[in-house]
Amino acid sequence: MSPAAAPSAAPRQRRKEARPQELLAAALEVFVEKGFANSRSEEVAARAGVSKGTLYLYYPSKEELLKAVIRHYLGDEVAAGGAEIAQHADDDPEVAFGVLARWWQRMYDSPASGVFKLIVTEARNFPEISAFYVSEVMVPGERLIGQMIERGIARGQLRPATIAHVTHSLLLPLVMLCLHKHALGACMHEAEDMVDPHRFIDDHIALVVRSLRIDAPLPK
Amino acid sequence: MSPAAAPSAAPRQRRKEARPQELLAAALEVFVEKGFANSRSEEVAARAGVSKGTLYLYYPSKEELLKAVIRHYLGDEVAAGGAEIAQHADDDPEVAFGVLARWWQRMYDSPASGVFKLIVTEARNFPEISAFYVSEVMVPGERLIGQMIERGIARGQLRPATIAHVTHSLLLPLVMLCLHKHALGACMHEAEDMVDPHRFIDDHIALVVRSLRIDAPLPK
Amino acid sequence: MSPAAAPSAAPRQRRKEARPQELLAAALEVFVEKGFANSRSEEVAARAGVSKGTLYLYYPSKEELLKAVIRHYLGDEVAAGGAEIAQHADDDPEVAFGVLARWWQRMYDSPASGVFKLIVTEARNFPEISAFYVSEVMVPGERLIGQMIERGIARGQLRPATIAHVTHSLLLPLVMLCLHKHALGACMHEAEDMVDPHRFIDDHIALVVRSLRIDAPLPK
Amino acid sequence: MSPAAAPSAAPRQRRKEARPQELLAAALEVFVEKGFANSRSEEVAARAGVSKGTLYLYYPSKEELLKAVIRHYLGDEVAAGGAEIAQHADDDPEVAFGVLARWWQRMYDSPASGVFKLIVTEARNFPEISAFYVSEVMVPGERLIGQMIERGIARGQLRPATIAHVTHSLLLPLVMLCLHKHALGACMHEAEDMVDPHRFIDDHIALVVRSLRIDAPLPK
DNA sequence: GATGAATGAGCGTTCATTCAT
DNA sequence: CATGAATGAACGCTCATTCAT
Repeated sequence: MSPAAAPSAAPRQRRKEARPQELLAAALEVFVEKGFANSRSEEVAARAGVSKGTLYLYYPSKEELLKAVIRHYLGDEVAAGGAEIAQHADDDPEVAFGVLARWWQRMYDSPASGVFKLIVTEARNFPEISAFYVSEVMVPGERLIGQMIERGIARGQLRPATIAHVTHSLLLPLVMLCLHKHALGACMHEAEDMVDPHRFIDDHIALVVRSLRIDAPLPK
Repeated sequence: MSPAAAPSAAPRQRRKEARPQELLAAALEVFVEKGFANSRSEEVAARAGVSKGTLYLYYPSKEELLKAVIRHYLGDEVAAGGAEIAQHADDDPEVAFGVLARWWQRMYDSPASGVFKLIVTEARNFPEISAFYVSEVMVPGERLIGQMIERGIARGQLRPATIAHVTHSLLLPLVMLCLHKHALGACMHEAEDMVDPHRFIDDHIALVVRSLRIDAPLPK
Repeated sequence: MSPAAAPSAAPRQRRKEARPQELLAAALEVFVEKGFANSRSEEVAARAGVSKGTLYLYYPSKEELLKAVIRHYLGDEVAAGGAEIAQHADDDPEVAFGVLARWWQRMYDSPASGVFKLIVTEARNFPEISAFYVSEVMVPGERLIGQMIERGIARGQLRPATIAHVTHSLLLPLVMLCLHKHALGACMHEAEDMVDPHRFIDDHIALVVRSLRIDAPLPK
Repeated sequence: MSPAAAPSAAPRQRRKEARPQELLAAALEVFVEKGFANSRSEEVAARAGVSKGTLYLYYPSKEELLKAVIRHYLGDEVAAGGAEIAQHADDDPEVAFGVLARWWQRMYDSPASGVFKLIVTEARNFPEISAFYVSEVMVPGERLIGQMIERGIARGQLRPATIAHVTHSLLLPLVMLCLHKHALGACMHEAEDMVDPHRFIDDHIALVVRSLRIDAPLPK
């Protein structure tokens, strides 16, 4: 029945409740695509299927909308994911890193991957956002990975190493992959990019783990 | 009178020749700091010590200025550096990767490191910039590293691996480090960031190489 | 409160529909007064009683506004008038030229008379405008007059003559009168200008007709 | 020897003396072509073969340059021509009007014909120019023609008529022809314009005279 | 609530004018 | 005298935000 957009199937009441989420999704999309300063709030509203005025009924300004987008996509989705990984932190590294890989693969596939671009772009313009990201996402995230590695070292499965460095070696490419998806990746021809993201995530984590494994190398 | 504020010390001609470079440096600074769309051309001019109008004597529009910034800092500086690395591509991996590390350390220290942020931020808005970066920087750069690794494999010094993946594992954190410097890094207190960039560059490259070394692991 | 300054008397919808016409009228006024290049779009808006931004809600640029002004005041008003004259083209020259005279008298009195100044001023800057004027106004207008004269000749009421020249002798002063109204006429004291426009229009047309009448010359 | 522009053949001294005239000629050209407000003083300078700065050595501002252009091309050239016509004012109308026709033909061919466009365009913006034109050109010019006609009437060669109207019928098309040359005429294809200017000038004056001739009309 | 017409501060760009060389 | 680099006021246009309907 509904011609194109399924949402019209939902009664008005449901739509009204879903509005904030729809607005956040539309805002994420536009902000990531064009950059925050270059995004017109009218386009955000249009993509959410409402008028400009309605946007301001839910968020008092473009800047507050940005903050809400970031809080939503980092606070809820990432935190939830972090908890999942934390559950497996005590498992065998093989298993724990597998969980980690699958989490990043889902993150890469999700529109939420765009928030990293927003963080990189807007961190200096909105200190509040930086502070939120650092304290709520970066520090806990790095601590989580750091603990996984420390535990592996403690168990004698991994060789000693500078935790912070290894953590960065592990995570930075995964973040960068998400950035790439929404930056150059979005304007390259399909065939130009030689790397399959999911396989790269697996391979990269394996590469880092391999370089850390105590029993790994076992020379010729 | 005051020695510092004596522009008359620099004769007109001398200033005129230096202007383009000064403007590019100022533009890089402002664009990286605020984002391109959020930068006022007057601020670029002011940081270069000239008036708004003067900027337009050298670059016909803000957009052309951006392209010139990117061409200059990627085309000239990076290309020159790439040549240096290429010279050592045939040396022992240990040496070659050492040259690579030192090149990235210089890049990180230089303001040119900011171009990576511009690329990530503006790629989708300026396809011309993406095309330039991909064909002039990304592809040659990845090919260079790829060849270094392939040569190591051919010599039996490195184990076989998916070149593109390893290349990304090696390079993405270095790029990300540059992004970080101009994004979150610029709004964190000194002590908050646990990682020394130069040491991380060395460690990270070593980590990747170690995971590739045939004889690498060498137990505790 | 004050009856004059009660814009709320006009409901939004009503205003919106009237806006384009109001803006065109204001634009004609300002463009004719100051010249297009010398007109500030803010002044056009102000004379229409709206703000700068509102102008751009209806016309995408100052140049498009100019084109719309010319299309409106020539396309609509002139074309309509042309049809009226055409109806009388077959009547006795006396009658037909009388209709013509009254049409030019109304044109002179109307603000639309200013478009001739715009055409003269802007023809070279906007070829599109020239083309429109030539094909939609000048050529049909001259043809109309030309046919009136040819018919008079065919009937033996007027002596043979170079149609194009006579047409110009007839029309150019009428156009020039409109130019004068908005040029020098607008900055001369009332009494300085000795000529009453309506009477001149009658007299001029009579003068041209008299020189054409077959029964007029009668050689010495 | 001189590749394109003959003036370089003239020694510097001569050029220096000729400068003001060259600047006025260049200014007339550009102002007539683009309109005063739309003309860049740099282009005027360039067409005169000098730099922007030099222009300001001779005329203190763009506005003063405009006034000088108008004073020069109306004051000198027109006044001189007026005197010539005045000499023949007492001759037979046939002769006097012949002199008038040849004067307008020369005016039409000369770049000076462009001043009429400047007058029409800028009269309202520069009252000083209007006043000059009215008192130095328009009034004397109309008086001259008026006297020619009055004399013809007094001699019984021309029938009585409203002098001011006849004068306008005679002159306005000639002025309009000059305007046309620099407005629509400049952007029409050769063949589009059916009228040969010189022949039209002759024909138009003849048409007006014919309608005035005492032996002409002789009603039924 | 929802709309979208209206506002006006803000910024990119131009160009008349100045002045060190 | 002549130059052309530099200036900065001015103006076209955009878009976040408001508010009458």
